Amino acid sequence: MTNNSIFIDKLRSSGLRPTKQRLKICEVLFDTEKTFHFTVNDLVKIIDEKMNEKISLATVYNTVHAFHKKGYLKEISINSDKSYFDTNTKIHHHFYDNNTKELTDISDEQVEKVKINTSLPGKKITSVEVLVRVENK
Amino acid sequence: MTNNSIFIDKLRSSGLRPTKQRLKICEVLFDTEKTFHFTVNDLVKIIDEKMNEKISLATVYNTVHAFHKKGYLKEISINSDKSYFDTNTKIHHHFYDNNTKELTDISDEQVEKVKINTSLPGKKITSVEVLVRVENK
DNA sequence: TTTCTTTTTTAGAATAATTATAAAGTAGCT
DNA sequence: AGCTACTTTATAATTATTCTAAAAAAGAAA
Repeated sequence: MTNNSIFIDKLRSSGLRPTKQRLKICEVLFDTEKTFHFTVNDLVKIIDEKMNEKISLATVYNTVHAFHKKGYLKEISINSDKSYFDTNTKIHHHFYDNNTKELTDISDEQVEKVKINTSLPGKKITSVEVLVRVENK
Repeated sequence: MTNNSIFIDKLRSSGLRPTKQRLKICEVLFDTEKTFHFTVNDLVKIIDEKMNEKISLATVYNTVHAFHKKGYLKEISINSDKSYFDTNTKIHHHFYDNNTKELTDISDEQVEKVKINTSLPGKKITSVEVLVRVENK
């Protein structure tokens, strides 16, 4: 089957009970080499159509938020009408295609380190991320 | 009074009729030296409380969208629960304070020009913007 | 295993931001 | 003034998300 035992450990170690639903969602999100972007709606569709499973909408929201809180997912703000999540939780940069509305990762080598010349008293920088918007020539 | 004639010209020249409501909103948004960030809700509140005017919610949305479309406003995506707009329409960078939830502009001098080493066939880059997240030390 | 406690799931209601609708009002002609 | 197209408006509709409270499942202990 799948490497569920890894997910079970992962969940347990972060204080989340490894329920059927959470494991199924782990499979969808983390059982692949590739990272990807999704909305809650996308996720529900995948579970429904590809996995032929029925997990209630509230549970999917709960789980996504729990995973986000534990650092297994990252939230991305591009459109303000929906929340996008990313299974790549490292600090990284994005392309956003204004025509296709597609969001893709930019590898670190493609962006030169961004230098910020400023100091905010009492504050520390937690991330510096670049959004490159592109459109058809 | 105010320099409404400037706004009237501005509106006319972009094919928008200079209505009472649009002029009032221009006053709020553009009658100041400073640029600023706001949500539609903020704007409604300002109109209501500071200007003692009543403009219907739908009109405020319409107007903000019209101004956005004409390039007088820029949309910013930070939180996905609300749309933020910025009267500073130039390409620029932002600080976002995770603690106070405040969004502030970073002046160009504070960020070194970001270089992107990539080419997307058939696409052109329309903007490169940096979001710097900070939090309490 | 049975029992108990706590966490989770769930369907459905509630909320919040935004968009759509369609009727009444206004602007800019002529 | 009268006509026509554009705007405003109140309200309904829609969409994403959160809340709620009851039922189900998990983990631990006897």
